Amino acid sequence: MTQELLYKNFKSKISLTEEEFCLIESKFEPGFIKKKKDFLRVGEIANSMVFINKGILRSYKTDSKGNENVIQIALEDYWIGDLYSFLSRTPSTMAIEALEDTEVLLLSFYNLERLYLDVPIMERFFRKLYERAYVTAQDRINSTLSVSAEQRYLEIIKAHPDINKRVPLIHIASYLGITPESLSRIRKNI
Amino acid sequence: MTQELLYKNFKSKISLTEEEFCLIESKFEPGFIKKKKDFLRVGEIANSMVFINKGILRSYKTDSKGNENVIQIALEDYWIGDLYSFLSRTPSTMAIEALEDTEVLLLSFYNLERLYLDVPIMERFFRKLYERAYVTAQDRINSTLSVSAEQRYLEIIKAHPDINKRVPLIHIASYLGITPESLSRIRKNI
DNA sequence: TATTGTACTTAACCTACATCAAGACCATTT
DNA sequence: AAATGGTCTTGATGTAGGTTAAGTACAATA
Repeated sequence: MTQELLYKNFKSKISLTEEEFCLIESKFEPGFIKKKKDFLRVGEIANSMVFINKGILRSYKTDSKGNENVIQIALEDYWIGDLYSFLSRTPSTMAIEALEDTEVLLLSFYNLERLYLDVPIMERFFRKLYERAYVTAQDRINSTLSVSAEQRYLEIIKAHPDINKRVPLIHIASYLGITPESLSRIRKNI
Repeated sequence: MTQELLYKNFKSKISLTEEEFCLIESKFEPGFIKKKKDFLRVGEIANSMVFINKGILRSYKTDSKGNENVIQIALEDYWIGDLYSFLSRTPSTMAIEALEDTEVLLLSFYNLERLYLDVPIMERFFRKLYERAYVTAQDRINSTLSVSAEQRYLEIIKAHPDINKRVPLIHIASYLGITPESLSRIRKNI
């Protein structure tokens, strides 16, 4: 077993033996994305689920006016991907880009389907992963609708005190649904 | 087999025999919520996943200023619940209320845990259900951040042309994250 | 029939954040 | 050292939607 962080990630949701994990681990491929490089471009089919070992990725969509909207900012120990494209095998509508040099572990659609058949507990793992992701997304919807941008910003820096050192303001602003100018003014007023 | 709609709902995500379904079905309990009555109140532990056979439920949170924020409006063939409370066995922070006389099928925490053990394919069903729910929630986040309230309203009435007859404007407005006054103005301008 | 309550609308004014435009700061390349 | 480019800030002005406060319309009950 060489992927400690991935092992820890699995163990946080399901119990499994080291042998089981070794089989799971063998289906992942390591990958590396250099800072500012795209991992996924709009129009490509998302072939893999991405687990981040080190670094930061952001997923974003570009709207009709050309504005980028950050969907997710994913750090170490997070999963990211264009899930809709991955599941439906259709061209992605979001792009994924590295904000730092990033080391990932990739689980392809084919390998995941095999794992679901060979290691039934994988169903449980992803069931729990998506349960949690769904709860988190609903929380974000709620706070987007009822909490001011300033409050939401304060919550982010509370949860990730080093975020300002690692993620440019423009992407944090976009994640919050405001302009970089507005976030800059919010910072000034704190 | 008596629950046709539930059967159809399962078949849309997994393949299963009528016998398997009968075992699943037996774990659900029918329920009825009269219009304007609460199914779940803040502070209660969400004991069940709710499948709607007929009627409409809305889930909502009340913020610090006393404003209600609609999280979800669920029609026939939808699932709803306070998933966080249900999973963590902690008091709910959202309430669920009937907008029409509503017939539901309830799956208790205990019965669901039993089903996960007795009918392994249930893991797959809920894995797929939450995958889809997560994609939908991400879509809603994206459109809340990048699309005007008017556009989002137009999308809702396109997807659910009868929504205005069944759901009071105040709740649609809240779902959109705007005031009833604003939605009224938007309607006038269409 | 009168009365109450619920749903919705309209209008005047207000605020959070957007837009546009300019400039400051700092790291990287030439 | 100068030039380039990315990142962030600041200011003036614009706008979508909020707030407050009246309404109107109509269904449900007395």
